[in-house]
Amino acid sequence: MQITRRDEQLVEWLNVVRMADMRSIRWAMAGLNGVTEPVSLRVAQKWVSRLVEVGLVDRERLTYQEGQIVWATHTATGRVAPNLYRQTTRHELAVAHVSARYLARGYEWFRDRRPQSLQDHQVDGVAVKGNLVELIEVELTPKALKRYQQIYNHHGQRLATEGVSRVVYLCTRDAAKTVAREADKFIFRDQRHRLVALPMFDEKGRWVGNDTDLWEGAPEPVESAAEIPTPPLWGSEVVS
DNA sequence: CTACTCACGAGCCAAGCGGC
DNA sequence: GCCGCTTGGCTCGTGAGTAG
Repeated sequence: MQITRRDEQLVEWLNVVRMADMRSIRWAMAGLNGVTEPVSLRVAQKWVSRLVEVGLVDRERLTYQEGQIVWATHTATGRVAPNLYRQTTRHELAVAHVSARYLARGYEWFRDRRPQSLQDHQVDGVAVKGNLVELIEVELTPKALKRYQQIYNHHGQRLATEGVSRVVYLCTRDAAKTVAREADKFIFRDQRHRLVALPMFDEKGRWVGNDTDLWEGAPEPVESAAEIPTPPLWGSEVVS
């Protein structure tokens, strides 16, 4: 069996997001195929079992209802397998799903840089397309209210000084309300429209939102390689 | 040009599990 | 037991690449 460029890219992507469910795999494969609609579930399953055979990815079925979780193996990445039983797993799977949908829209996906200081805030992901840079946060449960001011101050700085186009919060319905309300308080008025909070997930972390809400508000990218920010601004792990 | 192989995607079906 | 959901086995068709 031969490993194609797309196989490698998908394994790299899995390394960045750490783990993904089958829905996310379908979207990520679409992105690497250069199309905007997800590949069929069957195709994604075939791909996973092919790479399981050669030892590049592994998978586990947590419950029969939710399908299998896939990750890149130690052989592929040199990193130990993720622990699927942590409380953050649901959040990480949701981030992977958002990442996959951004890939399908032609974005590149990066991990954010590590926090430099206590005031620093690491977002869940950075999506880049041309000169567009979006900071992505996935919020399935609202944070403690007092944390928003500090985090938003940091977003404001990055909007003003780092060429960030938008800060996008993808939330549950409840979390979206909180995120938006706190943003009204703490984000400068001239920046406020560049932070969007969209109710895209249900309580179980499943994507139930309408895509057009996410993409319609997005500004059009200017394709100019010279303007694309490069690591180490975002971090060293890159997937295109 | 033809025949062959291979990867890939689609559709169908059976089987397993949890929830009701 | 039935329903809804998932996985995986099977077959078929298509397109790219290659050997003769």
